[in-house]
Amino acid sequence: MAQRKITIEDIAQKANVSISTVSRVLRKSSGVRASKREAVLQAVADLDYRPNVFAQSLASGQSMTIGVITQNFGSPFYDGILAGILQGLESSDYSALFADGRWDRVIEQRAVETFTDRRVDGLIFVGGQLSESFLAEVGQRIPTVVVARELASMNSNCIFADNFKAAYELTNYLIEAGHRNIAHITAKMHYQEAVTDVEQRLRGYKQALVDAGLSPDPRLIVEGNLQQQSGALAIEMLLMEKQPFSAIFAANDAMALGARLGLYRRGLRVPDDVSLVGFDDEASAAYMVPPLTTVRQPSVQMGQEAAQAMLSLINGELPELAQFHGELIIRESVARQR
Amino acid sequence: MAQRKITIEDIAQKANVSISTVSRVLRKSSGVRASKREAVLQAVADLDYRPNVFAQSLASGQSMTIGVITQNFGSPFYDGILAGILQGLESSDYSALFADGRWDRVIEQRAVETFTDRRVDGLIFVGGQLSESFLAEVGQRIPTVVVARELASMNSNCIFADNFKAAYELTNYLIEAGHRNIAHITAKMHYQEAVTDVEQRLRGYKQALVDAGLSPDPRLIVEGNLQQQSGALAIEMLLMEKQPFSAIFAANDAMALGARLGLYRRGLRVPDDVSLVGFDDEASAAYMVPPLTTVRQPSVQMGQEAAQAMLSLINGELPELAQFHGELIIRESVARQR
DNA sequence: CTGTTAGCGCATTCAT
DNA sequence: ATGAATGCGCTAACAG
Repeated sequence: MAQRKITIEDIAQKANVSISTVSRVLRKSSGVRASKREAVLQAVADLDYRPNVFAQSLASGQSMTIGVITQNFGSPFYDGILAGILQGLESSDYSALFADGRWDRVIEQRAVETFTDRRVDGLIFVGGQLSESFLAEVGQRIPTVVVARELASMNSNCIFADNFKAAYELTNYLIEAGHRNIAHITAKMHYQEAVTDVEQRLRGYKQALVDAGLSPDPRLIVEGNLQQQSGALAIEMLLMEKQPFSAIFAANDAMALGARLGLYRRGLRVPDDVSLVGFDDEASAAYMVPPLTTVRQPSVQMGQEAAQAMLSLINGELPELAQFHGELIIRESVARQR
Repeated sequence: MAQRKITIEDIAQKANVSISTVSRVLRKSSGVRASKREAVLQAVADLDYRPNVFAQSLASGQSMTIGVITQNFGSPFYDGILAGILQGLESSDYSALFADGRWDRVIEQRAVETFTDRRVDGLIFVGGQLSESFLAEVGQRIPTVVVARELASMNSNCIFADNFKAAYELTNYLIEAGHRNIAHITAKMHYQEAVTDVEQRLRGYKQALVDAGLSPDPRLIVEGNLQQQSGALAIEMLLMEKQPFSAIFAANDAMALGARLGLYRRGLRVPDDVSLVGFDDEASAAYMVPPLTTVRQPSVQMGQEAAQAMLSLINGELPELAQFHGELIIRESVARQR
């Protein structure tokens, strides 16, 4: 399909060496006399040679690619992770292949198969819905790293921020602003076999209340599904409880956005009547009216760490993982109470 | 890396046929006796055989993949297109490879190279920043279709909605609501060699005004960069002009979102003081306060059409492209004037 | 219809 | 250090 295909043989000829020598300098393997090396490099440049990845992979058994399965490009959080992964891989000889799970378990599963068929040398999951047991099984036969998700059984290859702590601090911020009745919009995830980030957020919220001498009120904890719409619904549910609250902590920004609309529909002003905080620092959070107080995770670094971990794994080493924590982003959606 | 690799030879043996017969039934090419075919299929199932894509591609010269270069997963518009592409490809033997251009020309360019190295059989650009001339050049040596972008020189492989018409209707909607002074936030694109969608939007806006006996006022047309932040800036610029306006048409939802915040900062209410409309129907548009009137493009269908066109192109045919148009989504961000 | 054979382009022993 | 030879797994003529 492309222009007349030039192969390793063409440059071998042009450089007056054998194809194995060419292969050697290209693969940077064993030593080659400088003069020959340069001749080869020159020929490569002159002929604009592009190695055939299929032949390479077929012969070597390695694809030199790592598959990245993500759920939602477009959000700064995930974008940051991807950027980090790309950066982290840049110095290596591996390149990334992407697939979008679209928050759909089936699609995600298929992506794994596609990547398996493509013989990727490693798999990085960014978030995702796949069960922990499945991931563990995959990790058995191929180097696997999971980012932005906390899995009990795979702690050595999980990169995530301390959601508990961030949620704790966020809740504390509300408490210190004078709020006593703080509602929480959580979510039940599919992959609930293990402790999820959302669940950690819930725990942090509860612990902060307890530590402040307040007791979590089940009537102030409602469940959404992480989608925006469920945030609006959550407001209705909360209002129905008739349990007063002056602040709401939504487990993610999307639900906070929905909650914002729900409050608007009910004529409740933010933050005058109700304070609102989210989690993730999505792009739209800063442009909400009023801008949303939330938590930002160091996504780029997390992505780099993931790439690093993957490289270690492929190298047969046990990755040494850093600790990450979220940063409180204070904006105008919170008012002092009383 | 995977479990003991089973090859075409293994199943040939197990099915008591030659490897070429196996290849034949797998490739669905020439006829094979039913009994043998079934034996092969059985063996394939029993051994859970996965063809080695590298060997396939190396031998056939085709990768059976088409590369999709996109800019922003996460927005419903692009998500819809991707979903459509995937659907459209499903019935074929081609599978998609994705790369995220991240609205960065350099990254996008690199993605093209990566795909070229991967010997993709086709290239689909979803939006993008690459110049028309470059795309034309690429299209010369590999089947290329461009979605969500209007290119003068590649009309036969461009899939896009009629932005002019939609903008015209949207502006008309404002006019019919009694607005006379309608501001517009447009944007200058990098690839401005040709008529862009954003420019079409601007034209539709102007034409609607003219047709209504109003004359477009340059002071009411400001320029952003499609990012949210520039929407807020645009408000400042408009206010500085001291030219009164009762409605704003932002060329995309992101800028509308920014404008919303800018208005809020200036104490201007939406829609009481100023009506606001956007374009694209992003997820957050429906959750703005108040929800944003905007235009939705039939993205899924456009994606399917793109896949269809690609298949035709690969087949050496000239694709027959359908016409698409945007749908006005009326929400609460517009009030009657006077 | 079906089996045999020759590459696809490159990595990799194995000699030298 | 370097060339020759072998094979990765599969497709595509080529013969029967």
